[in-house]
Amino acid sequence: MDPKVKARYEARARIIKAMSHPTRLFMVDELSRGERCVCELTEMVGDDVSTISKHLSILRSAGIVADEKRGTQVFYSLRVPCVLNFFSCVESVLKKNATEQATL
Amino acid sequence: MDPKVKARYEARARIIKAMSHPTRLFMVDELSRGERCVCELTEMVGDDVSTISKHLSILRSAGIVADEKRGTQVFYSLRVPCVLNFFSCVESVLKKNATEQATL
DNA sequence: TGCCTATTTGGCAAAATAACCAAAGAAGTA
DNA sequence: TACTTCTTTGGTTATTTTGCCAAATAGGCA
Repeated sequence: MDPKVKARYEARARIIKAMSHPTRLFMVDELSRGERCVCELTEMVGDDVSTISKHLSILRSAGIVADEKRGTQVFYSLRVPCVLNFFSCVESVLKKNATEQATL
Repeated sequence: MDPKVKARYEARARIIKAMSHPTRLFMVDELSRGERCVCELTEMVGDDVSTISKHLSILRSAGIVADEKRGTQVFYSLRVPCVLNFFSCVESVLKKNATEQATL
């Protein structure tokens, strides 16, 4: 594959990869309902704060979420709402897979 | 996170993860223009056939592509075209990131 | 059957991820 | 300044992912 083309797909894959973890997917979903601080997300997910912080850092690096510090808290928000469109497609894949499974 | 909810996000993440590799992303894009056999995709990507085959197997397991054997060749096709919607969103993220970068 | 082409599978080593703990930073308050 | 809370960073280990080679499998044809 041409290096230029390859770089293009690598850049794209990086964005999608940022979404490809259950916890990060959950957080994106949650942020679709409004900004949340790290402590809130940590509470909801139930993992160590450092783990949550690293996941958020991955989403931020990809440009999917934005962070804003207010006092001692950091609030994250969805920077690119279109990623929510992923969900409906993913659901349809899961549904189709389930249907296929049922007809075997 | 509740186990049931967690399982839900894991299932979703599995689908997205299947898309989160440059080669697989390229192949999905290529398949949007019609079915392709493994040999064609291998030729386009330039990796070892076994590597391509494994990538395709990941996409198939996720339910994103379908395979059909005809003679000695195996043709892959897009089973769920909605994944193509990912591209436009990803492009907008990249564009937004680039814009942000420029204004620093 | 034997041979050729196309594809998948097994196995391995390197690289990337993930999750935790501990420690460091940053901001507010006494 | 000292203390507390919230968050990020560093470091470690376990797990997963990648990509190649070699070998196995499958189909078509002489």
